[in-house]
Amino acid sequence: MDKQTVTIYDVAREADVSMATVSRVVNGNPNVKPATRKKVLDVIERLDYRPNAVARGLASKKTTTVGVIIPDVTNVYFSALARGIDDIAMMYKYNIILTNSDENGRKEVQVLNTLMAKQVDGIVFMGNDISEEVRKEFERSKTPIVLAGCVDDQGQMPSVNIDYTAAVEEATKNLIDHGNERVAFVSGSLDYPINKDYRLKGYKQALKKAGLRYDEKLVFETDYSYKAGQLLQPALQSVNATAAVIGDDELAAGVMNGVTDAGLSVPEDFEIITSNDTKLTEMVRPKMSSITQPLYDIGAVAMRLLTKLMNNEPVENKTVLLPYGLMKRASTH
Amino acid sequence: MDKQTVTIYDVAREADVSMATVSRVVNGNPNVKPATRKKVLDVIERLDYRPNAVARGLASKKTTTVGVIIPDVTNVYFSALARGIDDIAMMYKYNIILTNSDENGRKEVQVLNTLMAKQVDGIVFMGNDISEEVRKEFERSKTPIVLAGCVDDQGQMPSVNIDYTAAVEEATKNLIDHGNERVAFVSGSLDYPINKDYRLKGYKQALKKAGLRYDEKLVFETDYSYKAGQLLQPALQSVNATAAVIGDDELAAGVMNGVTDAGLSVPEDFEIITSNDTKLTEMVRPKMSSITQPLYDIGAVAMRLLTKLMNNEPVENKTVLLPYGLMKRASTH
DNA sequence: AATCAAATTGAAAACGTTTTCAACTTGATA
DNA sequence: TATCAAGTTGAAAACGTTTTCAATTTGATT
Repeated sequence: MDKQTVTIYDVAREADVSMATVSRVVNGNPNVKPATRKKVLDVIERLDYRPNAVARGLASKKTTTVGVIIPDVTNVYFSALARGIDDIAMMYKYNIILTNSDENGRKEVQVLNTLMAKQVDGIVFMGNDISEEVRKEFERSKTPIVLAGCVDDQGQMPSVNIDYTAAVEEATKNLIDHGNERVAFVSGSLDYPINKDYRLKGYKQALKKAGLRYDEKLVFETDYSYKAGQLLQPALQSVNATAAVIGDDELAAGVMNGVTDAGLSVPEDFEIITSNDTKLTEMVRPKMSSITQPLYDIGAVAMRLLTKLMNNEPVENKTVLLPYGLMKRASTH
Repeated sequence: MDKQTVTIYDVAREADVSMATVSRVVNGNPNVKPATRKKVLDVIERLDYRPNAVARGLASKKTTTVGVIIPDVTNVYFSALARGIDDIAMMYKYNIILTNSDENGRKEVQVLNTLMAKQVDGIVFMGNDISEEVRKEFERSKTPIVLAGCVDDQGQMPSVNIDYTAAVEEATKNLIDHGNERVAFVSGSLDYPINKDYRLKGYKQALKKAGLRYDEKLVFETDYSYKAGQLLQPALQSVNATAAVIGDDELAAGVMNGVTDAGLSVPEDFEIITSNDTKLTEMVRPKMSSITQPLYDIGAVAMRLLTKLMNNEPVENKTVLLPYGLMKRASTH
């Protein structure tokens, strides 16, 4: 073999033991005499034997690999989640395959199938939505799957999130408490359940509790991009919005820069609370107040949940809600 | 098998052909009669046969997987590179395994070995430095390896970069042409050849050509972080620096916010040119001028170079320098 | 020394696919 | 019809490791 020329057969022959014994040594099986073990380890070192993980995966039916599906690796929200996943995976001796889905339903199915073909032991799925095709694949999968930062409105999948409804309700309430009566809700696609059924719900609840009428003109649907945010200032002004709860940090940076570039002041003329508390909230000026999501922890807990599922360990709670907070910075009073 | 219960044996039996024929059909081998092919495809669809990529990898000695080593997935410089790699990999029917190295030499070796064990067909390595241990692993590897956004000062490895020396020279010249005589060089670790041997060299050349004396007090070594940049303002002021070429966008955002938070104006009191032209340069205020690196293209070209090496295609040029530019924004005159 | 139980080891099958080369089939030509 | 070349197919080995269960060894006890 041109990639890996020393096989278990070579080691066995040199050490004058069987392949089974070499395998036991390599895998830490206790049923090996210390002297035999030492002899084998010496040969392994001398020949620089490197076990072939592909062969091991086929024989043992475990690849110790976890597939992670990420919509966009350049988005810091998702990449911070991925860091949490990666670190816990490593702790439990798994490697991750990080695959871009581009938030494209077709590609999501494709990526899922690729990961399944590669016999990953489990999958962590990040995304904004679960399409019917993706859900079908989930249902037929024997490989455990956990959602991270992704809601399942049908409540079927194990998942780790924060309580987006309560978080947005609190952020909206904060702005209302500051005296804002025209609070905008700036969102990604309202086709996504996370936006329509969870975050918008929190927004509406805060309005209701404050005795404010819900005005759909204050709801803005975007593609989550900085550019889209930047272009929103005229529309926000035309509905007399004096504050906004915004669903993504880059989008919020766009809104904020659109507002300040237009000569208005944040927070004096317009208050902003964003949602992900990525490092961007500290880099822009003024610094942005944000719902605090423990991104790393969401990833970490999702991965831990997945290790439990993979090992058939008891799991008390398949839907985990982690704590959130509200970090006040300079974009609010 | 509990993960994948339909095997090639099941298909062969149902279709009344041999396993070899099923394999030929699955892999598009032309030596199959159309009628036989149709019969097999019908059975494949009926049984929903999913080939096991692990078994295929073992038998064919090709996994169609490429390992990508990334220092920090939350760093947009690297994640944009990764996008380019991923898209070209997909185009050539490869999947990538994206692995974090944390820019830690020991972990880099570990990650390399893991990827080799998983029999990846090739590796793209991103990092700031090639340690001796990593270089040893490169040398013993039979798997092709390409550097992306990483320089090899020994010139042994195939690599895709820009001409960092010329880029920094031009950026420094630009600041000098604006009348700055005290131009600072704000860098990552000077242990890294990319900083010490390439970028600093360009800085020195620009000074020399302008007849300015090199003053090492104008050279600042950091850990590349936003925080480190923010804290630099007093030191920059104490050496009377009026401008800076900065090696990373987050670092530059830190420097710039440190300067403006201290009450100075950019670019009036202090000019800044950063290096990576990530989207952050557009989000901060003032927008930052930057060396433009085609990050996506560096990744894409590196991946293309790797596909050539993996397929033993002729490669004219193992050291590829892509074009750079200078994007003037509001942090310079 | 004989017996027994526990520990250790090895042979061979298994994992699911690909590849090789001989055997077979088909179609064209004389 | 016989021959030949090209196309198609199948049996079995290969890939490198793990697992299973029988065989062997070892140590303790009587």
